Amino acid sequence: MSSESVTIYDIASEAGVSIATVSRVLRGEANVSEATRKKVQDVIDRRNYRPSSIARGLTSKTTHSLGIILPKLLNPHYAMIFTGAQEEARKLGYTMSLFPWSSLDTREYNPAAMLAERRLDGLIVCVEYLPPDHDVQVLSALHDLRQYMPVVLIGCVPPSYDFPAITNNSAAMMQEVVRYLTGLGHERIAFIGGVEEDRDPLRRDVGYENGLKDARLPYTASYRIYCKGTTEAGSAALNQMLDSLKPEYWPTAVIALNDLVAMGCMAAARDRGLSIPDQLSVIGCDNLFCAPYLYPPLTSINTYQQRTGARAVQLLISGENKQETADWELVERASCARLKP
Amino acid sequence: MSSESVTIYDIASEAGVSIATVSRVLRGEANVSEATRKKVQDVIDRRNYRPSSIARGLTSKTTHSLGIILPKLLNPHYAMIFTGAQEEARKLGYTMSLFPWSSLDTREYNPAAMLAERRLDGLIVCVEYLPPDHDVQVLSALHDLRQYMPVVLIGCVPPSYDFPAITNNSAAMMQEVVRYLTGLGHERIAFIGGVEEDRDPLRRDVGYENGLKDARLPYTASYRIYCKGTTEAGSAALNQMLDSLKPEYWPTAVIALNDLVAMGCMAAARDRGLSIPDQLSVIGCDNLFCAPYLYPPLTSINTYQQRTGARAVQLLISGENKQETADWELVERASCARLKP
DNA sequence: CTGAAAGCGCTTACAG
DNA sequence: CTGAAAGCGCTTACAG
Repeated sequence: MSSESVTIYDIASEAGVSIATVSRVLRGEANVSEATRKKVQDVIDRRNYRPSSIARGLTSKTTHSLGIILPKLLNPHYAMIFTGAQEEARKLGYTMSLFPWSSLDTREYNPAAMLAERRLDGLIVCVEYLPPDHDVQVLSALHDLRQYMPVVLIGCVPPSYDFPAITNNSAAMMQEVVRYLTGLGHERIAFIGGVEEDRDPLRRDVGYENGLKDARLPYTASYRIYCKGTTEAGSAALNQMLDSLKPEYWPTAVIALNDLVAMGCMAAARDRGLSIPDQLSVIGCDNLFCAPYLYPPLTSINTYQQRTGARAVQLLISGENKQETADWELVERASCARLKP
Repeated sequence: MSSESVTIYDIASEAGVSIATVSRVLRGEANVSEATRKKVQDVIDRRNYRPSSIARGLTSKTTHSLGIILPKLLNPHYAMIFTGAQEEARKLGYTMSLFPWSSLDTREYNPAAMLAERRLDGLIVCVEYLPPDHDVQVLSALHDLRQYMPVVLIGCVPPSYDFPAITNNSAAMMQEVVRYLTGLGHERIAFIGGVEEDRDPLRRDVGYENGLKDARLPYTASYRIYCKGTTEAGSAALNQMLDSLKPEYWPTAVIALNDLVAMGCMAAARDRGLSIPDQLSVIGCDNLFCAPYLYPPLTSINTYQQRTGARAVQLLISGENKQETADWELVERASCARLKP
């Protein structure tokens, strides 16, 4: 157990040198004679001595540790981002700590204080759309944090945010998805999930409406339901939509905010005896590991999350203040089909 | 950006007091007059000052940060453990950092040095079965680490390990699963996944064989395939097994190491036109979020991962040196059915 | 109630 | 090549 740790003084006295010399062999500096280096290294090995990164950090003003804030790790989407970031950080000699979203939540406890105190070398924040009041508080917490460490954002970041970021151009993505479905002959296309709020130009709602316009289809409010990004919410939302419409007006295709919502929609449809994709096409987003194993395999959008995470780390380390757009690709599987006449 | 940070000296001089006094109001000590407290707090607020946890850690010998090592976060099983641990840590005033399994891998780079240097207040390690040579190295790395911080293990920990731990009694779990399947009339029961190695009494293989014995069924080597815990490995393993046997000897039920392997088996079965559960029952383990949404919904075992993660944090903080057993529960869904005569 | 001073375990010029 | 000393930003007795 962590008894009184051995310090650089112990090593120095045991080796009969000064602590400066121990420090030098520790950091592999050249200007140490081979004889003393060996003498010191032997003591280090024998005592299994590890210098305290705490003390080192005090002097060197750098901790070699990065942080990342995710809304929720239980959605594998975020686990992918984290994994990509962590692997890149490791390559560059940094460790990566994960903090819960509540670290930014000014509504409870003190906002980003704990984070600021940690003096990380940088922080990545995955942002989601939030209700406007909460959004304002988060933005302010981010600005405070920035006084202490560089911050890079990932996600649906409006260009107006003055942060380096990896942005999803959700509008373009969405427009393409609608084009894909209209190309399959669908005209009653629903969109389920997300937050109903003020509209920045990257938002999916904008892309959804533009996609409909491209195909000269009407925007039907009944086909747009907002809900949380969970399977349960997806099920409930689709049920609610179908209950509220005569069957001849039911959508023939539904776009889900993410794969979780899509899974919920598929389950709800199956429970009602609707066959997918024959009677209802479903498309998700995030291309979770389980998408190919659902029934039918779920068409989704690969957003290259691991690459995004890695890129965010690079931006953090390099200090470039730029906003990049993440790549994405529609992955066709069996859950979407041409509309039967 | 992290310009020259404001320090306790800045606050002290600006407020016209000593740094000791600033320190006192920072930590909310009682023996400060209301007047000076307010004076100091005003300066703190105005400068948005956050004391450095690095400097604080040097003095107080505690960092209030815990670590956890997971084999891979992309399996939601581990995301659940992490989430449970993180939430509990937060409640107790600690942060939780995630380190990759490679931190313990003596075969690359220096073993646990980076971890030891961090002077965490404690470390949780999720262990899996490993090839014996690797296992020995990991165990030695854990012992070295222990010199610097308390360690708690989660997973398949043999009682011979002298570590506090939350243990899975996999043997008992497995025996029960076999009982469940024989109760449904199955006699040709396959077990797919895991590492073929020396056998400690908690291992699933032991439970598998005991379960067969209980039902007076023969152990059939052809029904036991070892493979990694991934969907791809699960598919390949089942295909390999079926290819090697005449159809009349095919298993009627397969136990998968975890839900990922089970998903792979289900996909392989479907690709061969085998219907689940009519021609093949499948049971997984871990009860991943997607299990109810597969087709058919996957019978699995809930191992209460979040609770396990939280409990590990409690053991770490309390310093109790005990090994507890994690709860588990078989969750029946549609992927297992009574054998048709 | 408040301050001067020592100390936490390192690194980094500065001498020699 | 090596050591004495100052300093990193805090906390904690110890005086007063």
